[in-house]
Amino acid sequence: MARLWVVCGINELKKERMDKKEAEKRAARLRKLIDYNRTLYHTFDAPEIDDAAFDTLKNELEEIENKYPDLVKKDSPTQKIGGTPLDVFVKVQHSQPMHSFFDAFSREEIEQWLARLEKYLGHKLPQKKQQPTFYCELKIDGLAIELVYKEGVLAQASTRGDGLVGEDITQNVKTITTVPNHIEQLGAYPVPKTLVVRGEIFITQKELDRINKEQEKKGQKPYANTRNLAAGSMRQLDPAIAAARNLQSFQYDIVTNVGQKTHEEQHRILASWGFFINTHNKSANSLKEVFDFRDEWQKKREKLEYEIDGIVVIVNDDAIFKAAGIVGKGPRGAIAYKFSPRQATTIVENIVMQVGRSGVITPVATLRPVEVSGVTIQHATLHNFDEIERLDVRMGDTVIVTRSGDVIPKIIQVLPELRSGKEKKVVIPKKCPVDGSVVVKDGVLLKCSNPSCGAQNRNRIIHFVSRSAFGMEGLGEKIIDRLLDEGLISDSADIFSLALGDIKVLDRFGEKSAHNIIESIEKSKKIKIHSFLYALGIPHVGQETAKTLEKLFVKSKISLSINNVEEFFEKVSLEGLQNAQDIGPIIAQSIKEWFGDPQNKKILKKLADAQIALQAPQKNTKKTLEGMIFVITGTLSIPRQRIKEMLEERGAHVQTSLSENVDALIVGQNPGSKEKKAQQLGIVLWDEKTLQQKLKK
DNA sequence: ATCCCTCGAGTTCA
DNA sequence: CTCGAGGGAT
Repeated sequence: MARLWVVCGINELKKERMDKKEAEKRAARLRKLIDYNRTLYHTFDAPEIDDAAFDTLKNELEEIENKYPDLVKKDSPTQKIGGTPLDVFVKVQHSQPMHSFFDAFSREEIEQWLARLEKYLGHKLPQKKQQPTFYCELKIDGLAIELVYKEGVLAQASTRGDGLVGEDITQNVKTITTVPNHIEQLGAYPVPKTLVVRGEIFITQKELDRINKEQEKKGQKPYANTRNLAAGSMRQLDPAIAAARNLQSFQYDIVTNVGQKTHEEQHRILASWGFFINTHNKSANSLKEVFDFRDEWQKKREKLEYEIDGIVVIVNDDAIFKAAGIVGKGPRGAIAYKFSPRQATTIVENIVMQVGRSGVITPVATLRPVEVSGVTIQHATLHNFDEIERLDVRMGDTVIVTRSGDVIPKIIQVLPELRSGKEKKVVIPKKCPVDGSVVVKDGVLLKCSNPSCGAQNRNRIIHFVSRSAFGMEGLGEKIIDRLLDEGLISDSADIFSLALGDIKVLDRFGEKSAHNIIESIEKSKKIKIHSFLYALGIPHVGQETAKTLEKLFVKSKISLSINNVEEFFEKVSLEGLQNAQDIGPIIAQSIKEWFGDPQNKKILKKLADAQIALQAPQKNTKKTLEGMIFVITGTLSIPRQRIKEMLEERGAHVQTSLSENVDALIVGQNPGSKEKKAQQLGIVLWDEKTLQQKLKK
């Protein structure tokens, strides 16, 4: 994507490879930060940074330690499981250590894991027809527990603790309806006298929201996530509190030997005794099936009521799993394959300045590429200089990034603990980084004061040809840049005087593609009045206000031509404009100023000469949805813009944000956060079918 | 003067 | 999608 990246007089940070000394220092800082957060996480259930971001820090430390094995310290957080138990609860010694899993973040790491495992075993994993090779489970983000049953009665429940010694939480676990207090033989498998099983306690997102609302009312701190809530609930001294929270549990492991042959069978046995097991779990015959399972759930994770952060892949054959043994904190025969995290840490390599069509100077962070929610992030806007100050983000900083609404990259936090001292603060520009003009402050925004600034002009042209304006297909940013470079155009109206030969002059343009562009320009000359007004790029006039202006002009009954439109808006009084809906003094002033500007008059003159054919709005459709207000979310089979038009033709209004006034939310595939909000507000949901029916009437 | 709602503008990646 | 700010209601 061609963009105007302008470095604002700051040297780009050198991306030299970290030498060992630096790696050592970095590792030390990472360990300190990781240890600090780990204590908060495991012992107090109150992390300062998100679990997913925490994972990426841990991962970075592991990478350094792998590269320089002699830097590995015995007490490194990469070598430890969990935290230290608190003193409040009775300690419980586990009959066998409760391990955690090693993490993998890519297919490659899974392949390496399998290769390591097979090398250790000295043979390939058997591919038996009747018995799958792997078992895949959803990795629920909760609290691992161990349950001990004596004569079929729940006798003790404990947390993992440090893996060897946990805490007795029997009273609290007994309140969980999905943990059976009694079990009995329902199928082929007899219940042993003493039975030890393991599983996970968790809580749904919905329940978290509900409890956090209560916490807020009581003036208490909300829980950061479902895992902390689940863990916090188990640490309550009064079991009534745990009982009032709708906790859930799945079991996934039988520690006692009851003759189980495979992990898959363990789940069948658990179910036969009346335990709750996760029915989404699935066996896999090959790594390909493992990858498919993971990819499927990476997409579907939002649909689950509970939080999962990956899958666990286990060697299905119990004998082989046992033979593979334990190394460090986890078994060799299993691995956690984490999803692409919703949050990750990365490094701000640079902060560059962009100048938009209205002259606004926007600082944008260039990031070391990192995967977040399935895509690689390289840039994140910082919006304005107040935001930089608020975050205190500097070039070279390690930051936590996410994608707001799972789409737009966003820096949410700086980790100052990881600073080396070489970070550089951003210098607030005194001059426009593109043309050196004076910079003026407008609210929180900085603006380049020169309307003919190259960046402003370029972005105005891009706006002019964009879909909701003139909608010239095939004319993208790159081509606009080339046309400007070659001096073939200098403003938006010049596009209409381009000839076939002009475009063929450009590099890599043949007869055919040049012809297509000319045709697309020609086609765009038929344009609705509001699209035309929007294309002009009048400050404060977006698609909505452009429609208001269209109505205003149509009402005047003046015959339709660019000259008349120009004259109308030049002569109309400020009061006349302000009488219209949603136009106040500031917007009115802005419109008058635009039409009075000699530079803009020149453009209008050129456009008039170019035989632009303005189209009056048609009003033959019946206003079946008169006065209704809609919001659209998700992907529909037709473009949103079209749906919006269809609804508006019928007298409805379509807006982007939800409020109580909205009559219905139109929901497509993969809806965003709006669906939830609409349900909270009690707004009617329409799927595409419903919409079609309503449109037919 | 103050709140709420809506619009404009800027932004990312596949 | 989010932020900031304009417009309008109160």
